[in-house]
Amino acid sequence: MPVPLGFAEEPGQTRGMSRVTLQTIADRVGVSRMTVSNAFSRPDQLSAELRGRILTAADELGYAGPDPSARALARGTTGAVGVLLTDSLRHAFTDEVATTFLGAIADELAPTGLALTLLSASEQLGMIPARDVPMDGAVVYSCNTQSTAVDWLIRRKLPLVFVDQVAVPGIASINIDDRAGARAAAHHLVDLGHRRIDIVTKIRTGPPGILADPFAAGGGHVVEQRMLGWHDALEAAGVRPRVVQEWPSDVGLGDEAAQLLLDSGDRPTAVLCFSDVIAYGVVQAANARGLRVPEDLSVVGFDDNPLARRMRPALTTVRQDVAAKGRAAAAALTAAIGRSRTGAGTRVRHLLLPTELIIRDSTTKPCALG
Amino acid sequence: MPVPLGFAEEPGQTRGMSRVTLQTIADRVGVSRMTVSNAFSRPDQLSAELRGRILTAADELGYAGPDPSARALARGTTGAVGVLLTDSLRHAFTDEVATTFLGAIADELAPTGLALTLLSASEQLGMIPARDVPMDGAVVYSCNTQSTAVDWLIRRKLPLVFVDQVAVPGIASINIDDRAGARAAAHHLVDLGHRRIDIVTKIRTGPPGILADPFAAGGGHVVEQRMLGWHDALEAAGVRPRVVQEWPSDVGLGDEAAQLLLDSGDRPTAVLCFSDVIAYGVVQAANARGLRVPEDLSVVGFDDNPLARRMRPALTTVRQDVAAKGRAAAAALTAAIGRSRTGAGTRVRHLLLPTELIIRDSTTKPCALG
DNA sequence: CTGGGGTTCTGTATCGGTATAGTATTCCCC
DNA sequence: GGGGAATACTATACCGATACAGAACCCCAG
Repeated sequence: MPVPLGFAEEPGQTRGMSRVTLQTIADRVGVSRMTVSNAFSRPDQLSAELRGRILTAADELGYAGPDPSARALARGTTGAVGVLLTDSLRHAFTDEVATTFLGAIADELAPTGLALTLLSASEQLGMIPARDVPMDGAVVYSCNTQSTAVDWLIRRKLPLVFVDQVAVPGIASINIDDRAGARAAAHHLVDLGHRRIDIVTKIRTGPPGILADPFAAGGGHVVEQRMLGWHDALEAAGVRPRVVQEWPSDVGLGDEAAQLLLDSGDRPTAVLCFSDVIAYGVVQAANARGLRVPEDLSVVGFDDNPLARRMRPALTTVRQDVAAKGRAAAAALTAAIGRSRTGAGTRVRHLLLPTELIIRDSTTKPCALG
Repeated sequence: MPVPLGFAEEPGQTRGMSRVTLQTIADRVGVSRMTVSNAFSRPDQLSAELRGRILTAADELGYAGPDPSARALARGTTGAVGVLLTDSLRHAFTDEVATTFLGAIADELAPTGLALTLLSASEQLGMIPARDVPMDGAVVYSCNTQSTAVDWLIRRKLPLVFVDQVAVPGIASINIDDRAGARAAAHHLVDLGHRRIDIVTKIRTGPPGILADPFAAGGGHVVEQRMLGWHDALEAAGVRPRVVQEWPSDVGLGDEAAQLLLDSGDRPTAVLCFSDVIAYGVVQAANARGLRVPEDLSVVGFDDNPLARRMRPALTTVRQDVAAKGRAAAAALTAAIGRSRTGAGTRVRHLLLPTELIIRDSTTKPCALG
């Protein structure tokens, strides 16, 4: 039944300017407050006739149903789950990998009726969403572990799922095989004959530029794993890559990074990139310098972002099933929530999804061997 | 200060298996519960020394800060705002217009520290997010007005902003000039000399196919306004379009719609589309039939989706500034929330953002006149 | 010595529900 | 006709905080 708009009455003016609550209705109908509560939340607990009268009275009074906050306090559930994102929420909507992931979560969550709350890990005005927003559980997505936001979630003892995060006992986690994927990518270049191979990774600390210690922690679990994977294959081939760090940006590669990478004397014949977005930037920068990809420079991405297929040349990359990751995360979260409600139950799982090298048109033999 | 992970203690086992609350800390430190509350929420209300002791004790007890649900009930604010979306939340992440809009909202909301809750208008398991999820206000985005979800929001007397919705007194609204935009699009085709022009609109009711009464309500405000705009220009030119309704889908045009539109005897020379996504489908369907765009068929979209620029031929379309719409919506929402907190204040605003015809390569003179 | 004005902390009354145990009443069946 | 179980509703006790009006204390001017 469509609810009447009710602009006739001034807001909150119904009798003595106090709000309509269960008690208001109870008084009106002449029953206890509890019975009114049941009329809304447990229809089987009272006669249909009385329930009808109560609902009618509630309607007349402009009651909008049990107050969600009060109900949340009394019941201990809110009907919403969070997704904690590293920095700006904007990223959640602009990055195609993120949208795929979140879309899959949304899909998987749809039948549960849970709402999805996007939480920024950054603090504003003394408000820390991870600490202050009511929710029944959360997915931690690609957050620097150093973020205190994650710690707040843990302290709250919320059911959690870590995604792209180092696995922690007691907390479900979903990861992809970053290391194997990176290894395959590097191996591919080595197999093609490349020996001058550089790496462009996501920025971790300090300005864009060459990284003194590629293995220093701080870039997050994914950065570290991919770094390990690349080195696995490169070291075996005796290749010592330079590692340049750069912001992923959809306009291209930063000047500093591009110069360091492409304008130096010993320009690489191939570049391994942390993401397809970064790879896109590298290709742009190369083209801007008159270098052809892949003839003059082979480029490998990571993720198999839709962008990788759209690019010209189509990007060789490491595919991860982001949608599957999202679905798994949502499933793990609902499982964790169920677990926390019913006491113990199934054990928490740590999932590792496979990765796969997709060879397209951005890689070929190095020039000298052509 | 980074919070210690605290896996050492079993969850909830700290003393008698009861949860740590303000009272627990108060007892431990030997102060009143209120003072502990102040230590967290109003630091200026107690001495720094005592506050330090309280915070330390809280830390030792593994307290995660005031319970958000309880605080929400007592304070009347939750720290999250909702966005009500028509059907599947998935749409929020797959449609580029939606992601642009939501990204802009997220950006504008960032400095306020509010979290963003995505709400599906559909009901699942007796849970209606619009009615049951705690929030401080909401943006209603492209929802069928017939949706009861909107009515729940209204009943809750939440601060609201309607986007792409018929304006209602007392509720802020953000719209674009759909009618003028559609009129310009149709005018463009008429100017080029087209007289056989059809329309493909979003589905409203019933199966895909030709719409008996294009002006019947039910497709939502935007559909109606654009329909009016197209007819403004077409009628003036004596053109009687057929109106085909179709699902926006990124794989192409549905078979039925495509057949009706392109395989009939009196095939149109131009098509006006409700969205760029639908226009994309029309172009695909035309190409599949060996028709060239724009030589054999001119196609006009709506929105200036990024897709429009990517398409070949680049799509002639009506541009709307989706990001501006998002920013305006967020600003209007925070204003509305402020208004509801401080009693009355500034008046609610009804914004109408301009639209602009962008002529690209998908439209030209009709063949016969070539 | 008195009293106004700050701090600092406390007591009490909500905030608006839900859970659980309990009381009538009715129904049913042997 | 009496015991046992439904059915329909109520009483009480939380859920975990915050608001607001004091109360105790200290400092300093008059």
